[in-house]
Amino acid sequence: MTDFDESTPRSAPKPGSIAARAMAARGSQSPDYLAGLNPEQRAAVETTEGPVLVLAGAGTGKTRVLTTRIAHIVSTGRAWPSQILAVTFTNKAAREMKTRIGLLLGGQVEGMPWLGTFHSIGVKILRRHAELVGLKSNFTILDTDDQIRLIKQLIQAENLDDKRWPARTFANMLDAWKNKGLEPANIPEGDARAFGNGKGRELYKAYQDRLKSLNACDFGDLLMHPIAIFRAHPDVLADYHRRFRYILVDEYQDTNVAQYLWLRLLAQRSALQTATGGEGETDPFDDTGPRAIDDDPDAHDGMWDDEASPAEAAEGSPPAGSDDAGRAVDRKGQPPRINICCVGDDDQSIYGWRGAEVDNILRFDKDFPGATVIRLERNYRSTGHILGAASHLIGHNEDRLGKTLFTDHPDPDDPKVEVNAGWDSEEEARAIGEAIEDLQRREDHDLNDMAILVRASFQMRTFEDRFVTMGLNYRVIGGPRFYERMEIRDAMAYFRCVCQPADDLAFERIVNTPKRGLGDATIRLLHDYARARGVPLIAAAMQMVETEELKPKPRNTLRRVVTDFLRWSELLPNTKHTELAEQILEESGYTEMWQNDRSAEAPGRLENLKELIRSMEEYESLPSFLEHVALVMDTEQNAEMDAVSIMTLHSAKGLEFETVFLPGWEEGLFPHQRSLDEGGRSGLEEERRLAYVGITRGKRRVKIWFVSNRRIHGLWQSTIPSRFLDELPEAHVDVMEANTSYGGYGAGGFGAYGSSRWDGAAAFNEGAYKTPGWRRAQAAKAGFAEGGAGQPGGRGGDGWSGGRSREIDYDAGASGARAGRGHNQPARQGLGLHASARRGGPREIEGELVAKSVSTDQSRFDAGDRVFHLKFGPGTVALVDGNKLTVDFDKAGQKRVLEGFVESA
DNA sequence: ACCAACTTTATTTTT
DNA sequence: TAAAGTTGGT
Repeated sequence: MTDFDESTPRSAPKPGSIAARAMAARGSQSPDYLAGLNPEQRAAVETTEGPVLVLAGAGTGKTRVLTTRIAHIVSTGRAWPSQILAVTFTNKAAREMKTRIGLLLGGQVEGMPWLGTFHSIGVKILRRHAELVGLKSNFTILDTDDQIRLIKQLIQAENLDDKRWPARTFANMLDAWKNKGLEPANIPEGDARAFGNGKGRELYKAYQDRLKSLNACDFGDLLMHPIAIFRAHPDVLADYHRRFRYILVDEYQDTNVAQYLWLRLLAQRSALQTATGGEGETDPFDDTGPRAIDDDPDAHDGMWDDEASPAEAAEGSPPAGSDDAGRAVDRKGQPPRINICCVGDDDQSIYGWRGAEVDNILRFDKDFPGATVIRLERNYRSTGHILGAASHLIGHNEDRLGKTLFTDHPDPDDPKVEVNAGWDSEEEARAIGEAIEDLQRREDHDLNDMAILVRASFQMRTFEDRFVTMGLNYRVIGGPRFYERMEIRDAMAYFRCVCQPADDLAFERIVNTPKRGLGDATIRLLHDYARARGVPLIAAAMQMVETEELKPKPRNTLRRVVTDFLRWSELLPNTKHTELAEQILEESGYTEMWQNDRSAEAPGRLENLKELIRSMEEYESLPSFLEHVALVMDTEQNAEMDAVSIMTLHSAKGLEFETVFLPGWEEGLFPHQRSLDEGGRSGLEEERRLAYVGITRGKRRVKIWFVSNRRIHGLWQSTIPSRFLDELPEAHVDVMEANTSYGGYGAGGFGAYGSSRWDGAAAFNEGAYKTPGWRRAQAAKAGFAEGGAGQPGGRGGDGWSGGRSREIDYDAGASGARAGRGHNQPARQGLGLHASARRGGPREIEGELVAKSVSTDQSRFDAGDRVFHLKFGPGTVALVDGNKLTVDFDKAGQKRVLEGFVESA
């Protein structure tokens, strides 16, 4: 592929300039930025008019199409950058688009003001029209923490038991409703009744009222409020209609109903035909609000200063070359066509559980009649084998539009997708660790180009443990984020109180942090006082300390707090914000609190606070910093050191790596049992898409693993291979045979069973004791006495620093030679290993150390019996509890196991 | 108001 | 198992 940077002229023609127009009119000679696009990509870029759906498979140049399209629109004079609405889901995606457009347009055009996440654009709109939904333009945005505390108060206010009705649960329900665009009046009756003794709807209303009185909104409201405004105020909506000549949406398959409604309103409802997708009487598409959104551009003008497109604004006459295809911008009075371009991939829709509606993308052409649908199937990322495997797998899904990825460069020498079997998760981690070192040593493979993608984050731990003992650099991506840390939130709460004296939630958070002796009782009184007078807590506190209503001790403490805040507020306008922030943390005693804390995390927290102040440098004021943080809960992280990435499949979407390891392909884990239970067939399909996303992250090598034993919730479960393995095409897959002995028993294994360890275990499950696998397992018994089931080194290294990832850095080359390197060879078998008869739920085979109660249920074993266990070998029964045995194993120590998994010996 | 013992509950995550 | 949340005692 040609690089943009090289093919793009140093300085793009100024939009609207003669040069730009000339360029647009050039016709046959295409501008440089189009060079290097394949025909489909080019069509996606050049079809600027009318609704367009670009189905962009993994690795087909989706972002390139989006950015080039914007550059095209701008440099052909179709619109100013400020007339283009471009929405993404994540800040990261928005950032990337901004930089890439900057490169394309040669930096001559100011950054696009309407390129951002749904939420950040939502805030922008809402700040403009806040009063239309009863807010002030300086409203605050609650984070989940505040939200939950607020809900808890409401639940208590309703005299409900806040244990029976957890605030968190209600927060989730709220989120789901708002994702669907449902206001209190529209929520399904069943939902309303399901919470708080049928008070669901009342609570929702009370919650919204409370937000309004706090001049606050939650994330969902950033979409809900604009929708409400657009519906109730056609004049406002019409302004946006005139402004946004082109709309672009990234990752359209991830849009939820609210986002869909929001987009549909902006893209002009009146031109849309049908509204499908809602279920039942609470159809979100058919509720309140003015339906007719007929544009009436003459009713109001002057809101935007640049309503004409560059071409129109260009001096002189109407744009030259009126034959110039599809100039969308009509004269005033005629509603423009819908120039909406949605880019997405139905096969990568993995956020259904979060409210995403794959349906949005599946029915695009019904929503936007006459839509042009363009498929991008030419993949520039992966080998033919990887694409073949991924395509075949995803072919098992029914709900899809259907695409098949292909590559122009199939190479017979490319490695096939590998499937490996392991005994348990520790062996899996060990073998993957060895494979990584192998690649590093033999192929000079950068660790940065390798990733381990897991289904659930608990799987990460085994890898961390293993890599720590190996001294292998790794990086965990995801997990707790910087701005979600307690100390950061506390500090932010202080800042919020200073900038927003009405921010009660922030105030409540820190009145007694550090501990000042202002307990529940005092706060309750303060609350009542504030409520009675209808003033914010800080204001109430100010008044209250002048009265006799509080006992002298808390009164004086509270007075101190209040005067502190007053002082800081006065300093706000004239003090450098970073200095003020430091001063606040210092004078409030917050820093001191952590300095006096003797716990292990305290130094890290202080470090994080420093980092917080440091990151404030980039902003010009405290308020602007707060605004940023509310929406961008993300910090950039250093990619400097060479390290293997460990992350979930979800967070891997959009990334690519030379080599990808996919462990844990077992029924119950992947596909996850819960998806199956709760989502049925569509749940399974989403899991399959997740598998597809995983495989398509790999550029050259994809190595899949499954194990026969995994510890879940502290219990060992016997597992069977994922059905997805059966769905891989033999032609593109190698089934590997583990041939390792791991340098002896001490390393944790107890000898090699060969390729069929897992099928031995599976056979065991089904009671089919006569299979070859079982016989091998029996044979292994004999050799067991010599072996041991010791554990490899323990967990160490907790010195990871802030940010949204933790990293462990070892000196390069610290990992010396180890005994027993693993060698994998293709097995003789094909993929027919996983007979469907072996499928079934995972079974519990072993448990915790000590039984809690002894029941009198009969068991075929008694204390003192000698038994044999497939994983732990021979042992003596110490305790019988129903069907659970506590066994002292000769080599593995005392374990609790289900009796079905031991044999009399 | 604070800490220790007990119980509960364990996907996926952005804004 | 292990982390988080809750209860009950000081």
